[in-house]
Amino acid sequence: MTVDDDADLQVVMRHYLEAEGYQILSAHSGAELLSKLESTAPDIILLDLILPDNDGLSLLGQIRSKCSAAVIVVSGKDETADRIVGLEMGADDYLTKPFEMRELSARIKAVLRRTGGGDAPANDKAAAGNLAKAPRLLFGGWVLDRRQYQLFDSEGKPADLTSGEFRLLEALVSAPHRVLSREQLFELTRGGSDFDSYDRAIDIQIARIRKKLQDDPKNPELIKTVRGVGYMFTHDAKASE
Amino acid sequence: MTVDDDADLQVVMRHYLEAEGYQILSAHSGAELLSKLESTAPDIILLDLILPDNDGLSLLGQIRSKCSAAVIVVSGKDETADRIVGLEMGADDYLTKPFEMRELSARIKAVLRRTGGGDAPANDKAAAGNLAKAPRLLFGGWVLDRRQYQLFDSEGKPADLTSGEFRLLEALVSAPHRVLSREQLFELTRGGSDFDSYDRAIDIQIARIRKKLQDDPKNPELIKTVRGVGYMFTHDAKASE
DNA sequence: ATAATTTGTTTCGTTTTTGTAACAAAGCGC
DNA sequence: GCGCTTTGTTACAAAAACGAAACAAATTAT
Repeated sequence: MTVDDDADLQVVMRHYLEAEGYQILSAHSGAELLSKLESTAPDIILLDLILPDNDGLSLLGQIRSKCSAAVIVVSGKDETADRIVGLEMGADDYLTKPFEMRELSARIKAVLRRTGGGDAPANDKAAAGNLAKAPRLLFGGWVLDRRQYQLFDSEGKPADLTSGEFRLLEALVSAPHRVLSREQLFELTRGGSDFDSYDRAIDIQIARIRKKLQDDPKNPELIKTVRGVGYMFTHDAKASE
Repeated sequence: MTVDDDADLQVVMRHYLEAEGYQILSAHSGAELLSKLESTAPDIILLDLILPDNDGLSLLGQIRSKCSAAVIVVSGKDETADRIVGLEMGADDYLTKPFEMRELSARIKAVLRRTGGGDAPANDKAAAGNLAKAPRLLFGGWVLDRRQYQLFDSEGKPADLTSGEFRLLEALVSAPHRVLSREQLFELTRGGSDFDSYDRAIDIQIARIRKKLQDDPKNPELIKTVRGVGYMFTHDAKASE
């Protein structure tokens, strides 16, 4: 996917890369790019940092939260500082205009070689990214609302979670189908490193959450105990506004 | 590993990168580099194309045949043609002297990010590296899911492995076609060093896993006993998301 | 300062996992 | 084929882990 407001360059790049066998999608603005990322998962993105509607670097961050495509920044600015910041922000390579098509091609190949391009990332990863940030998470008839720091049932009635309980449930729901150890849960919800492996505090909080959600530990619909390891949220969760 | 005949640059790079936490090996010629690759497996090689005894580009080919370390070419020549050829010959990135250490650092990080740097030495180990980290391992109709800490059959039904059984099977599947002694398996799954060579615990766990997977020790499809040594996972395994 | 709420600790019971011991079966060497 | 060693199986015991409840301590609200 090429993202550049210079239409001539886009045409040239498209022709050259298509002749090499690549399948090209184009976008002319950051908004168009982000919109296309909702429905497609490119292996690699060629990104111009100077776009009409977006600061390219913050766009880089947004791309990163939506997909794990490799990113080659294509820029008219040849300052070392820009190159460094771009790479530090997550770009996989940096190419300065004007450049030869053959160099672009070689860099694309080098990057894809290393990412095993074609492993279009993951709905999984993208989904996880969304879950980590969305204002609301929906699951099994419940709405976990980060803004209100509370969980609501299907009729909007609050489950009356304490802040500690909310944080613990949030951590689990944000990583559905993934076992989290008690230590991980401790650090996710409280930070610091005072976890003692004989500590039962997480277990107690889990029990309290289960009681409020009417989830039976023996036939769990939401929170499953993985004996000797920790707990896992078993239900699918959806991000929502 | 840094490969450069410029001793001053090597010292500067070493200090800078060591301060960032990297472990550095140095070589001052192609021959020295190739010799060191016989006994060590770096994650990344910083290679000057102008060496006293070797045409850097053909050296690149030799490196490629010996290990799968990422390679950043560091060169005093700033001609596009050289950059292109270097990348086409297999380099992962190309940096022109003089450069800022911060840019070098950013590029190293970008390359390692892509390669998952850390244990990518020999071809064999590269494959093992993938198996060691992938969220899912596929074999013989089974899916071993590290996130869920469980094994599932082709219909998605869990094999109900205990966490101990899961860890033991994970250790075996991560190193297919390799015999692991009981002591190795003990250490891989439990850590510590309380292994007693008369201990039968691993044998019992293997038996329990076999039973759940319906693998007959006399005609094993998955786990083979190597008498007097240990056990080996006999089936190919594939990494998956 | 007092009351209410939240969180942690402790104890006990239950369940699950793992280990032990004994015997059987398989493999290997002579 | 025999004897010895190693591994597999099974039943039971021991250990570990987790859920529930009660009480205590800490924190927050009035």
